[in-house]
Amino acid sequence: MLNERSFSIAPDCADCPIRHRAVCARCESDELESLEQIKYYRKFEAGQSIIWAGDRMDFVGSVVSGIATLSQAMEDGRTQMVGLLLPSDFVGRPGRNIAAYDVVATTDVVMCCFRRSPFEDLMHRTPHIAQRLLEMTLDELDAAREWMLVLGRKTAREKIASLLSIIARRDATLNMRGPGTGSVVFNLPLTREAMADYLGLTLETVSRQISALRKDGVIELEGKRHVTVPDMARLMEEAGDDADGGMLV
Amino acid sequence: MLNERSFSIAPDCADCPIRHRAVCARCESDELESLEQIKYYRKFEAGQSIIWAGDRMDFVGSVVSGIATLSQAMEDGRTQMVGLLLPSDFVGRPGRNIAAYDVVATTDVVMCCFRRSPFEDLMHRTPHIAQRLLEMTLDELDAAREWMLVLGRKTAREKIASLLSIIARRDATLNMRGPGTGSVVFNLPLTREAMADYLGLTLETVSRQISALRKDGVIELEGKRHVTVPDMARLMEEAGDDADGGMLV
DNA sequence: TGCCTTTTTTGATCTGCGTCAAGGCTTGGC
DNA sequence: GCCAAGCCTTGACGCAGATCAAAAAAGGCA
Repeated sequence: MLNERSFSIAPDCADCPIRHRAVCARCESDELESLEQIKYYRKFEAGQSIIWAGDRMDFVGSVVSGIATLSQAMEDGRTQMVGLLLPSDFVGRPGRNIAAYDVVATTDVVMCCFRRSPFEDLMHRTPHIAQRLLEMTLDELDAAREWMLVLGRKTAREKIASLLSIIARRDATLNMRGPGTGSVVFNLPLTREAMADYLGLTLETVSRQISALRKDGVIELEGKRHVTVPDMARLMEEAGDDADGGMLV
Repeated sequence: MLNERSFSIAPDCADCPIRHRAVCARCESDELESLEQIKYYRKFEAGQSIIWAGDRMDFVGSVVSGIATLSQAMEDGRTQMVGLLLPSDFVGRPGRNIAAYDVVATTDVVMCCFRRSPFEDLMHRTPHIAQRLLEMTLDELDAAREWMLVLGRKTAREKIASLLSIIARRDATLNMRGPGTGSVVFNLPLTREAMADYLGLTLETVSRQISALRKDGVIELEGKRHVTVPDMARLMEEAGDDADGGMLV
């Protein structure tokens, strides 16, 4: 889910695969070893479904590379995205063997998986894995609640600005640039339709508001997906966030 | 937060205060004893603020009686409620000492509190407390995500029906009646304005839609707050949920 | 009981966003 | 190079829900 705090790679941790830090930031080497023994990789192509809501879910894992979405659909086809899964984000939940949401790969995705039951055993033997998962889940909860404000109370323009500003910051963190308040460049990982599903809008409205933000100089576009934000502070203002970006302290 | 699974009182547990089950459903007696030693009570009157976003938060705890709301405000006054705290719900988070949301008592509220740092120590010594908190947090996350669908994709009428159906079911669980699908009676714990803040609507729209549901025989009102649902299945259909109520399996 | 405040309902009007429709741009296959 | 299939943009129009306004209920408390 979109949240800066849930994600951190220590710059000196090139040898420590992202999957391990995602599962447990404080793992000692023997615990990493235990994780190592039960892990396996799965690859998915862009557009492929990783899991359907209601399916039996016999693994948990984390995204190693690529982007996936977590979404919920109503019977009549209305869809709401409830989470965006970026590298290091955790998928699945210990103690629940039925998937609650559809997970779809937006780009090619590599996941590092653990079979659920050995993972749960390990979690029970290794207290701070549960503690680490608790931290991550609390971060997800904060992100979900922040998004409730976006969905419930913001205008279409503010919604777009909120999404862009979160992606920009998340992208900056992924690439280990400081978020800063100056100019930021990134690629939009989502189609207009996916953005609409995330924001509770239609794709036409998304398109119109992006055009409007471009016309007003808040963002610059090169092609459809390559975005330049000349002034992050301006974008965050458009999003209706306070100066610190609405992120929790 | 509105979620059935996060809440359970064993019928034979009259001597086991709700606060302990809320913190740890599987506590052994000596662990309960440890919790007992660091707990204290706080009372709040209806309308009183329990904590403001940004405040230092030096306790965690659970609601023993009464109802409180968790909400987020924008600078211009727009407000989005992100959670409804009913008895047994947990407030605060280990590892974070700044409150992220406003917590306000809607009715008179009694909370069972634990100072944060002793609680965290206990959590580190007692692995399954962290595991229990993880379960509860995952339930909250599911509830938040379910609410994202309501906020992003449902019509005003469906939103009202969703809220009523969740409150009805939650109320049935609290009073240890089976949720059933027949007739249900309960008191609305929220003002129209609070409902509006929860649903991302205005209070006028809330009022109008409640009137419409009454006119259509989906609900019956006695006074402003006493609600009878003659047919829960009908209400859930109005909410746009599938027959099982949209709750996760 | 009667006054005052708060909450709720209802009406009239406005507007942001959805819906429907058409056309442009990009990419890949042949 | 041409065609087809996805994406994306833009326009015209309608409607659900917001906004503005006012009155009716429901409490509280002397």
